[in-house]
Amino acid sequence: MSPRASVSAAAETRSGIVEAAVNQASIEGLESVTIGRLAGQLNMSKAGVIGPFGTKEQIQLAALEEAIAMFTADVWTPVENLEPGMPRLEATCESWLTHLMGDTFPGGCFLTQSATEFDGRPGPVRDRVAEYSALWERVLARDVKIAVENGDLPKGTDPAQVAFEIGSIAQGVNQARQLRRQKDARKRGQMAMRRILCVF
Amino acid sequence: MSPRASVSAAAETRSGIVEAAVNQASIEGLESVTIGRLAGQLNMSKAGVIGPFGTKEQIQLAALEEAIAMFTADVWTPVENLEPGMPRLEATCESWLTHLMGDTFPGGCFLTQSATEFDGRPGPVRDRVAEYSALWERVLARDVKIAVENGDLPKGTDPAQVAFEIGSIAQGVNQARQLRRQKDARKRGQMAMRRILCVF
DNA sequence: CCTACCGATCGGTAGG
DNA sequence: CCTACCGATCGGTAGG
Repeated sequence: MSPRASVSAAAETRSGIVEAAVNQASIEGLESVTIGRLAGQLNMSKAGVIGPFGTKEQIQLAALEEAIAMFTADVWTPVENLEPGMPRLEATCESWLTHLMGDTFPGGCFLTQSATEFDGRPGPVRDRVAEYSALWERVLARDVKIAVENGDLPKGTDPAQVAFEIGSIAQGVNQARQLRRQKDARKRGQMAMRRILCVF
Repeated sequence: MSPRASVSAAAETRSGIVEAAVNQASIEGLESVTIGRLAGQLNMSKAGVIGPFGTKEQIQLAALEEAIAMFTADVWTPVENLEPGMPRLEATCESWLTHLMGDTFPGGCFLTQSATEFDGRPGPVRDRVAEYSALWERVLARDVKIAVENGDLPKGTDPAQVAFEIGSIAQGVNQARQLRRQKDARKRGQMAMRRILCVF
């Protein structure tokens, strides 16, 4: 094999491990990902699984980054070129609800899961989850601010407050769907988000 | 020792184990509770820890029941004799926020933690979490219904929708406090709940 | 409630 | 990427 082929083969191996880790973590949590089970699932040795990463924590971090990329692709990418402000904000809520009701992650919202799992476990995984949570809230707040400036939301509206409320509703939708298996989870979320955005 | 004394001693042993399990689970999750760590923490043998319960799952269920009792004592008991409808509903929101900002559970809301941890793990723990989540939402919805009947909330308001929104905000407050360490978590939640309850 | 023990699995390493 | 292995820990049991 040429060096080029072996580099790309290594990248494929790595991404296969990450994909399997994302799926395991989505259902049982990032802490429940084990090297042995990944190896069994991928028909590899444990040494082959841990090799490209070094430690289990690095596998967790790689899975988290992949999950963030998948969330971004589902929720943000489809709307990023829409008109900033209320139009893009409403579209973001819709794509977020679609993401939450879809099957990107078999076990439900990866970030919500990781947030509760790691909020009491100091370390780089926790830090990264908190960072992305803050980043995503800023993305929402930015469009809220523009919507206020355009007069689409009442003067004096606090963008961070609205972003907080929308994010909370997303967590509620996730719980309604994943824990309670409520068929009206999307509608509940949609009504709540519309009320927050004064769309009636 | 008389039989009576030994019965009460057994009950004390059991409740000590449950208390330690609640604390471990609050920080790291119910799945991360291990018999060996409980034994070490309580200066007991593993056999002594598992004995009163039989299996780890029974310890998890006992810890969950205790956590539910603690939640109820914090949030519901102080308000249950208030006037049904809007007065009790507002007081419930306040006691809930106080609970979320307090130190009853060192790792944050036990129910939210257990919900994300077990929503993808079939079994009695998951079932009990879902049951209590549904029960608590009905408790909220009951006062919403009365508030609507009394004219304290707009005609046509869907009690289940309002209960869903309040519960979602509670999840948001928990994440803001536990993951993001936001100092304004309580105020964010309070503003959101007041808006949901049309209190302005 | 204890000691002593079971097989299984954990994260990870040595050496190739 | 593999085999073979390390010490630690897992849930749980036998026997007292």
